[in-house]
Amino acid sequence: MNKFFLTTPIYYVNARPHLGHAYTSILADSLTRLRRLAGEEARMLTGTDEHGDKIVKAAEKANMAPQPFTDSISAEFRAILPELNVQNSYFVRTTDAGHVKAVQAFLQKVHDNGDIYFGEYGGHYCYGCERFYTEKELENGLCPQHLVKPEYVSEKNYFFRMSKYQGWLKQYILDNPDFIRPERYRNEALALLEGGVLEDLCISRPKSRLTWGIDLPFDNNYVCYVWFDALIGYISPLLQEGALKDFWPNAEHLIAKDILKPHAIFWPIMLKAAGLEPCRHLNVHGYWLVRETKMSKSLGNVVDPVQTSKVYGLDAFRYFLLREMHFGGDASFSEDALVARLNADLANDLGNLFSRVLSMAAKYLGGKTPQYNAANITEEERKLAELAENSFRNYLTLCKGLRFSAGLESLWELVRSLNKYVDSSAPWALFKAQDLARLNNVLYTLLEYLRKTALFLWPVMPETAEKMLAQLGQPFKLEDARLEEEITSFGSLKAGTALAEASNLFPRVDVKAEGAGKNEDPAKQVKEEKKAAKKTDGSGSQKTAGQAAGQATGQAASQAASQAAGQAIGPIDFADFQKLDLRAGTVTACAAHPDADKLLCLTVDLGEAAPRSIVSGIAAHFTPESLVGKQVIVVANLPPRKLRGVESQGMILTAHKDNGLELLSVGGPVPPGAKIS
RNA sequence: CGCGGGGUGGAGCAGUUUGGUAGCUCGUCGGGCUCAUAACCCGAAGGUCGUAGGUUCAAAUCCUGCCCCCGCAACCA
Repeated sequence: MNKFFLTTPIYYVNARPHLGHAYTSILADSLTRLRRLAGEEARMLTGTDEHGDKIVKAAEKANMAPQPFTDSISAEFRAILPELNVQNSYFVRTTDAGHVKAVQAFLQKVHDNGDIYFGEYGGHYCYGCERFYTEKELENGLCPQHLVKPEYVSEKNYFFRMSKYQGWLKQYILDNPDFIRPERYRNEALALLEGGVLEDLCISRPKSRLTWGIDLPFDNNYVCYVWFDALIGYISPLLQEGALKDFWPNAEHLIAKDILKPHAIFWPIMLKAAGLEPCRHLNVHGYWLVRETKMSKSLGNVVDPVQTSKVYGLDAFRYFLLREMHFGGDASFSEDALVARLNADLANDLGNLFSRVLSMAAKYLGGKTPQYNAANITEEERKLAELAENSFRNYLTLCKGLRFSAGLESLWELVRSLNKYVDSSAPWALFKAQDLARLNNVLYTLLEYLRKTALFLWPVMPETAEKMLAQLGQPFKLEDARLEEEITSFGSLKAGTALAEASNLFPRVDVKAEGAGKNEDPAKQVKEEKKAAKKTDGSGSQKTAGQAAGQATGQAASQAASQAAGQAIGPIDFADFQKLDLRAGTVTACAAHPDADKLLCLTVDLGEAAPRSIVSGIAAHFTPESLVGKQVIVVANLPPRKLRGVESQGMILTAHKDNGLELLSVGGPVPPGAKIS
């Protein structure tokens, strides 16, 4: 049995899971399922990356020690997998004892091979940031964050001889044109290698600076650099069970474009230095851009994958993600786009096709699979067979290469053709004319292609596929699937098998539903969503609850168009409102931020001892001069925060319109600092 | 010159590697069907492929310049 191994990135636990994580995991799941359906032994690995100073900082911020902190976030990542119907074979944590051992063995081996050396590194170290800056990053010799002169610190560290393998890697990428795909990322990787001499990688951190990491096996005064540790997570579970040589040659990674360098450069060289081959493919996908402007001042535009999948259905969500993003490129996410796909592709094309076929079978055939007579095949059916064969074959090839969007498009050519075929062969007319021989053949043809379509669709929409197959009287059994044969075969349905009488796989989401009559659905959905938010929100974080509410808003708003966008955020207590200290203030000065083109620095008189310095992201909409003298509404009790180096002691309120912003102000002159309530 | 992506009928995209009749989905308009989830099927309108030049028998596609959008880079308080 052919073996296949696929990894998602090992997600860094300094942030909660979001749409991007969900997408990568679902994509990985679909590819793994596809391989399994094709009869391969396919395993999928995901997990969490938990070391490094960023984690220590994130934990401090959450008032927790690193271990319980990473435990909790890692658990969140693990918990969304079943919610998304992602079947992983491994969930590796870089804090697992087995992983730690594997990393140390790996380090020792590379060390023994002479590719790790002890050297001195000097640089500009900022104690505030706890990091080194390169000359280039400094601004006028100062730390851009703290505006202090960093100290020149030299530190002894261990280095990995990456430079030694630069030529080898370049040649490897040239010799294996599909190692990194799609091509644009291969080019980018080559550009990284051609940009000059690759620097040796500093792979240690002295414990004086960082203890949250894996001890170097040859010097316990140091811990391992987090990337070096994390990448080994892809193989440490295989190493532990001695399965590496079975699975590694056919292994593939799946990553987003932001982590190309470690995967395309560090990792292959690390493997080479340890005497291992690179994996078969490094697959790189783009980003999800979330609708509305990224710089929307107040709306959280983080899409919560689990909430969205609950509102629209998990399979529709999975389908949308895979159909909408062209492999390698960026794609944009919006509920409108999701609804459009759901209605057009799933409800109208596939769902309705399935429904009309089952309904005709019930009416004309008593709900039983008819007898098929191959001798009576028509020219149209011959062409349909040809089209189906191409469609399935392309689908398989494209999806195996991660091009699910193109693959699904190809499969939908068949779905659309089946709808055409229903029309052109008009079974209702055949029934009227009592041409039962033709009628049987037509409906059998439709049922058989629907069965195949369901089967091929299983990797992307497992629940739907299983439901369809059950309704066709063909319960899904993974081990019985013969995907390669299904491309060309025809006729496996047995006459007389009972069929479901009706089906409604994907109810249409009616955006134009008027508020008056039938609006029970939206209300129900919103309610359900809130319930769901409560359930998954283990930590009780306000942020998550807020996001869920925001999304319910979008849903309700699109359902009942009369409602204004921001209106429907759930009710809050009056006491919560009273927590806001809103004041009217007068802008006494305003200038562009010295180092940011989207920010303005305002000086606002609130009638206090000293005027406030407020930074606001409105430079795209207002000139500094136009604001001086204006009275504005200020949220006065937000904690101060630095924005690009300048402290902001409040927030200016604005109203959002389609093409810009309007400043909130007062109806007539008021003394600075006037209380707003 | 920080890195990267992009400009193709009203919207969203494919096509650019390997030059040769401009394609898909949605939307609009007209028609058909009545099995179906107001769905499905057929037809039509609508594009000087950002711009200026170059190469060529031939350019969305190759080359050069320019313009404009967008994402990221510790720029939403």
